[in-house]
Amino acid sequence: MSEQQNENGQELNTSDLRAVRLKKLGDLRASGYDPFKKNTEQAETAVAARAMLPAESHDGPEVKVAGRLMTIRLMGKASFAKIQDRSGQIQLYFKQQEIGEEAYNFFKTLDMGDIIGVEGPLFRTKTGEETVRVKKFELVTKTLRPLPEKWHGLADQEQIYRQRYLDLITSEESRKRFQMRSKIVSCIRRHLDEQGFMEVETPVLIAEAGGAAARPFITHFNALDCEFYLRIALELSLKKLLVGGFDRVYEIGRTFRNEGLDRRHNPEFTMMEVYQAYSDYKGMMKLIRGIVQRLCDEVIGTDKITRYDGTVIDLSGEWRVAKYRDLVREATGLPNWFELSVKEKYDWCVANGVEVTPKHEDFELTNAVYEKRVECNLIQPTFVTLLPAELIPLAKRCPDDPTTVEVFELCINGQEIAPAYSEQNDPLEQRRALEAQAGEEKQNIDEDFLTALEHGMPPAGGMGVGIDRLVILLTGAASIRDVILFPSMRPEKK
RNA sequence: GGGCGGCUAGCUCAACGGUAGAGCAGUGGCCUUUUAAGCCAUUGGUUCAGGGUUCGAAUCCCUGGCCGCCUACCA
Repeated sequence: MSEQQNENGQELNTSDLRAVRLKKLGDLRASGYDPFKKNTEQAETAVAARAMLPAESHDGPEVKVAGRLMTIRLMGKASFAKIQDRSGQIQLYFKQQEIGEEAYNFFKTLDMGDIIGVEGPLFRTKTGEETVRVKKFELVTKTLRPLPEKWHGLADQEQIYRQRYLDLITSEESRKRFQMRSKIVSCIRRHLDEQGFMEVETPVLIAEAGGAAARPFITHFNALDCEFYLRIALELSLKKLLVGGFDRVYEIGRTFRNEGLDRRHNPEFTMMEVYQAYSDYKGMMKLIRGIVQRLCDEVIGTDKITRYDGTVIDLSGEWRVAKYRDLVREATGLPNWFELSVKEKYDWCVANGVEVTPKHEDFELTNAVYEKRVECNLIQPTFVTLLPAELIPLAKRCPDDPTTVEVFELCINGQEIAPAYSEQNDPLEQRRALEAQAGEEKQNIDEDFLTALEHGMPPAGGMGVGIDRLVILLTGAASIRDVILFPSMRPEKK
């Protein structure tokens, strides 16, 4: 018999998995059992319960566990099953003789994915696995849709992102990666809090999107009837707090840039910015190395990270410090790079496949070489220092070479992980730099920020850390989409 | 934005111009320590959508949609 009758007397198509489950749900309710009203006790997690059975013992104490049914192996009058909770999985043994015929028949109607609670004593099977000998169980949530195929799991990238919950249920690797992300962020908070930093929250919706060069998302503020922007950086607000006397502040928050999306970029991403008064970019070097190495120690368990492609990144010890200009000279093989004319630099770029346009200014040509030939090759941790002043208007100039600024960009894994500056606190110099950068684009200068600087901002080191990229690095993930639970996607069309 | 690839059963995938299939899941049986349990039987399809070529299209062509990879801008 392949067809049954449902409660309306209509034929039930047994290949319509949802219809079959709806029928089971209807039958349950008809018998007075509402599986969505039930709750159950989870006295211990699956993994904790397994640990309660001593290594050499055959029998152990009673446990109460709850979770989602992940495998069912029915063998006549006895069955094995596994449930999964936030900690992992534990095996269950259902035996008709022990729970009675009625309960056993009920167990046989359960579907993969159903959420149940069970209790009973632990024992060890003949293959050595910790198992609950179920004495009582209850269905607490009936599922109407099936899980993805149990062996291959979800393979469709789109479904992994759109229905992340299915990915989390079926992929331990994915589950672990997001648990890791959470631990990374809380460890960073702990580290900064212990050093007297104060976590703050500054506006996401702002009238001027400053602090970085990027296209913002635009929105409309109805009550004020004007255009607002989603922030592209945290910098300006946080520096105002330095002026206000909170001289060790940080924020971990979402930032939005209306740009493309690829393996390294999601339009909304999590940025941490830290500002420490009476410090400078060298202080930030110590701070970031301390954070990363503590993460290795407390969260990752190793300071040798194996990337998705097998490359090993060594985060231990002191990190290489290299001057921007030396790296460019090295990458071009031209010790006299900076003595070349604009035309000669341009020609070299064209000849060597670095994409540039004739509009590029001198420093932009050099920076194109840096971005295409240097940054992506810095796999091992490297502080790149002394960048050209034109690139970074918000940093202080180096006293012994005013064409450069007191900054570093920490590059690891071929990506910029954290830029840091000795923050510019001369309001007059700051205005000049911002106006120079704005140039003909007539970008709005943030006057509020300049006013704040005129009230006096203490000398400070500041740093931005791309949390997503840091998580990519530490978890060895291949893409930013693998460390963001719900990455930006085009809406599905109906 | 540009280039390449993908879209077939609930899931993972075959079939590449000639009757749309397998494994898992489901359904009905057998099975009291299994490990992707096993065995027997069985259900399940607008082959992404729309046009076209053809006696005949999942397959070839065109248009569109979505996704992935590479590439460009930003971190």
